[in-house]
Amino acid sequence: MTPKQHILWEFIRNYSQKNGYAPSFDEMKDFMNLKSKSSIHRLVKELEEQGILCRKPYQTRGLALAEAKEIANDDCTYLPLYGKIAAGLPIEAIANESEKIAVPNDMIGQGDYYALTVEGDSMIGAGIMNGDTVIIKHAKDANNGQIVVALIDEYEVTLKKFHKRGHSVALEPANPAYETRIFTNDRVEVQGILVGLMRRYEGN
Amino acid sequence: MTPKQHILWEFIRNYSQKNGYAPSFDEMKDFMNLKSKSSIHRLVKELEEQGILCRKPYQTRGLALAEAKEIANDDCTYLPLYGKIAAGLPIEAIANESEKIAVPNDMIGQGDYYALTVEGDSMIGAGIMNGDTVIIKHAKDANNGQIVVALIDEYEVTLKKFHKRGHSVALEPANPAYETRIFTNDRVEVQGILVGLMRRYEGN
DNA sequence: TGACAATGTTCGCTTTTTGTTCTAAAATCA
DNA sequence: TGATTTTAGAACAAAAAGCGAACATTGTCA
Repeated sequence: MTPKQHILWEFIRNYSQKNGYAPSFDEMKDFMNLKSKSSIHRLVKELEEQGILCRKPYQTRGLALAEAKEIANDDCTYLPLYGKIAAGLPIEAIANESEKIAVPNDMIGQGDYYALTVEGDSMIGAGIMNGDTVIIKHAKDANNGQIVVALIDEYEVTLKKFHKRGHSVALEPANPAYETRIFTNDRVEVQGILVGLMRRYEGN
Repeated sequence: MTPKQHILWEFIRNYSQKNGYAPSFDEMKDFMNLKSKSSIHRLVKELEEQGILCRKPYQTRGLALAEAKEIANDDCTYLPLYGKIAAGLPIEAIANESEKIAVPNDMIGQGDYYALTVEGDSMIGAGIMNGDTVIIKHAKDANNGQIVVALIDEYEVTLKKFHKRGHSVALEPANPAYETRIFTNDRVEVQGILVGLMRRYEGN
């Protein structure tokens, strides 16, 4: 670390400690008695390359000291909780990425996963209840008998048991009160396969 | 966190501390000297995305600080997996501590927890299937309606819905094929309360 | 039930602030 | 002096913030 880098690093540390957020480039420029922030940019880049700072591009005050680098707990992963299934809209449409849920790693493997909250009782016979959180693996196809997230007519999303029969697809609920629905291939798009389920009982 | 976000965050913190409830959007707007609350909405959303705030949609003053969240570095906890329930022996007897299972922290709270593998279909009506992993909180008593791990006559362990009626205890399965069994108080010992459930679907 | 008030949500648009990138000028040093 | 490093300045890109209006949701009260 060069002297200038050190001075800037100390300033960032103190400023962040004091204010709860990092200084802007202009503030750093003023502190260093410069008239242009291009040098700040270079200094920050150098500190970042040394692993002393972390930052996010184009994010204002997106600087962070790297000393508090959290050791990622490898035991579980945060998956995006996209919303409620059976809400009537494609998964992607309701995704907001804001909500995350911790899932033990031994519940998932390789691939792309997400989580949904189950709404309704159409799969109650398979032990999937209203309010349960299901872990879904992104997939475009499924094997017969697997429970899938299916998009019907590019509009309705549902969680059902999947059966492909020639040119048609059967989506079978696990509740006698609901009927199996059969569609032609082109009307049904598999959006994922059920790989796990989590449930919380309230009242501790 | 940007300066504005920080100011708003401090305001929410102080206001909540003082009043016991969060400020409304209009109050936040006035505090920030704004003429529209849409900016507040965006600020709140940004704070929420950073995990600094929690909120419930469309709930008035449904804001809550999430500062306790930052401390909880561990995303999940390892609980002992004691074995299969309905194995016919008290939990403690089959405990070997050798097997552990990762459980997301938001599934458990304060207290002493363990996990069991469900065997049998006596609770299938409650969405608890053969092979499921249930998360149990150690407890010696339970409220009516809760699902408990119960030790009967110091010999048989079972997972059933709990009902206390005077000097007797009813253990009610969730499967019409099984009968509710009623015991005197002294024959039944509650060993824990069901707080969570996890299930894996094979074949990825 | 329906009108109302209070509150929360969303959208398009503008302005301000901040970050990025470049070239040329200035400073530094061998 | 000539080569290298640092700085200035400007142009540009992107994010943050602001405004106003319409709309949605909830609870209350008649």
